Amino acid sequence: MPKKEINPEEMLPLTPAAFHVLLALADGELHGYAIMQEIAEHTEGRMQMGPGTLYGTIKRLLEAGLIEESDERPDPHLDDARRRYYRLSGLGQKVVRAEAQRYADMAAVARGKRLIGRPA
Amino acid sequence: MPKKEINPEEMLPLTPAAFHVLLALADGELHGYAIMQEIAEHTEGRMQMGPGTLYGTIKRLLEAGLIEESDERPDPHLDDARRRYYRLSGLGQKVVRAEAQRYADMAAVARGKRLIGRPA
DNA sequence: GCAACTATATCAGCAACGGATATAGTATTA
DNA sequence: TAATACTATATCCGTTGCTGATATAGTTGC
Repeated sequence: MPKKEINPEEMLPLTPAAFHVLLALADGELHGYAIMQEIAEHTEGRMQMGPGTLYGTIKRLLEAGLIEESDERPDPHLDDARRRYYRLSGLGQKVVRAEAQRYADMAAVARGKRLIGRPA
Repeated sequence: MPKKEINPEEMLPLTPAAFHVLLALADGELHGYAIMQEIAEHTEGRMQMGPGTLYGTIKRLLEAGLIEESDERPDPHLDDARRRYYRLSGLGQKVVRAEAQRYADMAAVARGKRLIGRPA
């Protein structure tokens, strides 16, 4: 049979925490702590994710097959050995795209109802 | 003192269920069952909210002061007496705007990461 | 009169968030 | 080199909230 036939749309909506983690991993693999920082950055400090939420969310995303742990290490002598790196799986890619589109669609509905203005 | 000083942004993020309900009420008051239908409509059937989620969410939104029950009835002899109508409170207006903006901001971040295309 | 739909309400089980706590390695700087 | 702040991961538990099932009953259409 050709690939697994999981429909990404059936996994939506994601929890905000899960979406932020996947979004943080969209440009490449990161370790847990860096994910926290990336989230604080792309939300301009408005979302501060604590370790409880972060590592719980990572665990659930691994179980759901949306992310994978990576074995590759960038320059071992430059890197902190405690770090564990994660990347999006193929399914994770599709799901984060679908969820991002859902966000855009909801924003469009809100625009139709004159709650917010045109995007920059 | 001048008004209550609750910062709407501190109430974010809303749960998807709560956001959908507030969004449904954005163009005017509706009763519970009509909220369900409006949600199914503005998500093109992708989100089907059952009664458990709906009435639980309404209860929490009332307690949080984001919506209010309305006493006004449109034409009593045309209306179903069982219906209970709800509308956004002043705070609810601000919160739904802020959350809609957060959705738009997240969509913009996703666009920056090339996950989705330009809005229609 | 019957069926399908409208309408609200509650309950129990489960998933997830969030804060606290723990542990310890790494980097900075005095 | 000692102290301090930061980096990094992990787990626990209380609270919240979603979800599906169940209940009840009025309304509409055939």
